[in-house]
Amino acid sequence: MIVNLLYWAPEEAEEKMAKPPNIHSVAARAGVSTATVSKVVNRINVGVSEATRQRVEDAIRDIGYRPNRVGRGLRKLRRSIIGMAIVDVSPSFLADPFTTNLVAGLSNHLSTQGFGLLLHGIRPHELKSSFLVRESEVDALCVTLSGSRRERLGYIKLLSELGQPFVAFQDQPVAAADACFVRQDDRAGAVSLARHILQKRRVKRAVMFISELSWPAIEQRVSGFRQVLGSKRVALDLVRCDETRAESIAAAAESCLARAALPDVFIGQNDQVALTVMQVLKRHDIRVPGDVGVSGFNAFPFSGFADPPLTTARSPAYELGQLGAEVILDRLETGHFRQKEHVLAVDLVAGSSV
Amino acid sequence: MIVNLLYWAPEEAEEKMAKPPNIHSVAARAGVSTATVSKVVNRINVGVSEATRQRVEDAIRDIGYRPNRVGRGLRKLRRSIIGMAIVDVSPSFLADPFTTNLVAGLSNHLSTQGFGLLLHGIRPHELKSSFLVRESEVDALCVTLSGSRRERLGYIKLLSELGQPFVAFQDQPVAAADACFVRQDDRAGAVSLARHILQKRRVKRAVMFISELSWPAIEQRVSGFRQVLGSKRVALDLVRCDETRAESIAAAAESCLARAALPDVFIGQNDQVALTVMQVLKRHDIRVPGDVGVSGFNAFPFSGFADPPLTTARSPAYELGQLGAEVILDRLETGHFRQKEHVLAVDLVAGSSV
DNA sequence: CTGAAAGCGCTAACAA
DNA sequence: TTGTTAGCGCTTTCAG
Repeated sequence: MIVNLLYWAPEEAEEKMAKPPNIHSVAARAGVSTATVSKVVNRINVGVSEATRQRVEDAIRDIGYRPNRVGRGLRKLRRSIIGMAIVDVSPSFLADPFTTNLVAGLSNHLSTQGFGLLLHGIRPHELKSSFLVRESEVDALCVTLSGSRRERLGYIKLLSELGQPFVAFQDQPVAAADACFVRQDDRAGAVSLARHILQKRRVKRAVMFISELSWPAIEQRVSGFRQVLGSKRVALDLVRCDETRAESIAAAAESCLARAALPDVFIGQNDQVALTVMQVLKRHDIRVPGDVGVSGFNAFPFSGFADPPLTTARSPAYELGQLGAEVILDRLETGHFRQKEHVLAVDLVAGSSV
Repeated sequence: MIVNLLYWAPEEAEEKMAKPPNIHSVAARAGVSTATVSKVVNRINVGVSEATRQRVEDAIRDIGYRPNRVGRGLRKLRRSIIGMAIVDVSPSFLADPFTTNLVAGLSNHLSTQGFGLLLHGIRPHELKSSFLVRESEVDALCVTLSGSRRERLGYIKLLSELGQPFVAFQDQPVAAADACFVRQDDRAGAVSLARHILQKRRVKRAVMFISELSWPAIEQRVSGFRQVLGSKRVALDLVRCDETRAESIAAAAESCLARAALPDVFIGQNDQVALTVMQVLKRHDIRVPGDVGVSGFNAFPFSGFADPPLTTARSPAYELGQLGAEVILDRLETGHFRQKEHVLAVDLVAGSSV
C-alpha cells in the first residue's frame, strides 16, 4: 500500500528541524548583501548587474530559499492577505452554491494579484471574538452577514470601528466608514421572475418558502415578488423552514399542502428549496406546471436538469466575488473606495416549471 | 436607500490613514512596559499585579488596540495559519459538496485553536508557482490533488521538498517526508455498495460514469466496484464525462442509451452525476428501479429527496476536514505525525433506486 | 552597482 | 512585579 519514492534525499528527516534558509543564508552563499538579495527576489531591476543577479538566483535555487512573507509583511505593513468572514448559524457555512461560487471568484482574483484569502466561518454571536476582528491579521475584510437588519447594522458598526476597509456582500449600503457594498440585484431579479410567472399563468395565490434566519438578499427577493404580485392583487404567503435541510423544507411543504388549498405557484428562495418542494409535489401526484407552478432562485448548475427544468434566476455569484476582490485591492492601492456600492444584474432563466 | 448611522464618530474619516495603535501605544498609555502589555494580551498570569492588568486592559479598550499577528508571527516563527491548496482544473474549485464540507470541517476546527485557513484553488500546472509553495507563508499545508498517479507523486515530491509538514486528503499514502494522508475508505464504500446492488437485483452489466480528470478517490471507487462485480462476472463499463457540467453528464448518458442495450445498473461517481443520469432516464420513460438501477456516491443532503430516493454512500467529508486539522495541529505541537495515514469509513445509504 | 543599518510589532530571556 | 533589550526576516534609505 505504501509506496517508497526512492529518489528522495534521506537527510530529509534530519533536516526537518533545521531552520529554513533565510535571506542571510542566500546573501552569504552568493557573497552579496541581503539588500541585493532582496532586490533580486523582488525583481527590482535597477542597480543589480546581470552577473550578480545570476549568482543570487543560483544561490536561491541551491539552498531552496523561500522568501518569508511574514518578515516582508511586517516590514511593509502589508500582509497581502484578505480575510473572508462568513457569518452563518450553520457549521457547514459553505453549503450554499452561491457562497462557494462567490468565494471561488474572490479567491481566484486575489490569487492573480498575489493575495491570499483567509477563510473564516463564524456564528453570528462569535463575530466579535473572531481573531479576524480581535486581532490585526489581514489587510482588509470581506463579509457576508445574516440576521435581522438591526443585527447586521450592529456587525457593520463593529467592523467599521476596526479602522480597516471592508467589503460586505449581499447587504444594503450604509453611509459609513470605510466600506463598500457588493451585491446582486435580488429585488429586480424577483420582479422579472414574478412578471414572467404572471405572464405564464393565472395566479391568485403564491406561497414562498424562505429560511428561518433572516438574510438581506432574501428580504429583497420577497420585496420584489410582493411588489409585482401585490399590484395584481395576488396573495403572497411566506412559509419559513430550515432551508439547509431537505427534511425541513419537505415538512413545510407537506404541512402547507395539508392545511390549505393548492396555491397557483410555489416560490423557493433558492433552487435547492424549489427542487425539494417539487419532489414533494411529485409524491402527491401534483403536476408541475399543470396543477401548480414552481420557481427557484440563484440557478445552480443542475437545476436545468430537473423534471421539468426549473424556472429560476441566474446569480452572478462568481462575478460578485471577483468584483469584490477588484474593489478591495483598488481600495488598498488608492486609499479609498471609488464607489460605495456595486450591483450586478440577475438574469431570468426561463425553464418550464411555471 | 443609504442609511446613515448617526452614532458613528465623524473623525473616522480622518483617522483612516493614521497608524493603528501598537503595543507601544498601549504601554505608554498605561504607563507600563511593552513586556507587561504582552503578558496581559497573552494572558500570561504570572508576574502581573491585578491593578496593572486592569490599567493595561483599560488602555487596550480605550485606544482600540488589536495585537498584530504579523509581529507575533515573526517573533515566534509561528504564523498560526494553515494553507489549503485545492488542485483542480476548474476555476470553481469549490463546486463539489464533498470539498466544501471538508473545508468547513478543517476551517472550523482550526478556528477553535486560533488558527486560520488560507484557501487557494489552483490548476494543476500552477502548483509550483503558487505563493503557498514559492514563498513561506503558512505553518503547514493541506492539499487535495488530482491527475494521474504519476502526476500526483510529482506534486507530493514537490511538497516534500518544501521542508514543511503537509496533509494530503483523499490520496494514497507515500512513504515520504513529513506528510500524513487522510482519506475516506472509498474502496470499501464501493464494495459495500456493489454488494448491496447485487443483493437487490440481477446484474449482468453495469455502467459507471466518471470524470475525465483522474482523481485517486474515484480510482478507488472503480476498483471496489470492479472487485465485487468482477467476481460475479458482471461487466463494468466506464463512461467519462465532465462531471461538473450537467450537460456533459446528460450527453454521456444519452449516447450510452443510444449506443447499446440498457445495462442493469448505472453508477454515478457521485450523487450529482447519478441524479442527472436519473433525469435523463426519466425523459426516456425508463423506470428506476424498475427498468434499471441507479447508484450514487458521497451522499449530498438533497439526494434523499430524489424520486426515488438515491441509493448511495455517506461521505464523512466534514469529519475528514476536522481530522486533518487535528492531525496537522498535533504535528506542529509534537514535531511529528503519529500516523502516516488515517482512513474513515464510508457508510451505505440504502435508498430505493436499485 | 553594492552594502550597512534602521526598524516594522512583537515576545522572551534576563536584569533590576 | 516590572522593565530592558535583542532579534525574528525582510525592505528601504542612504552612503560609499
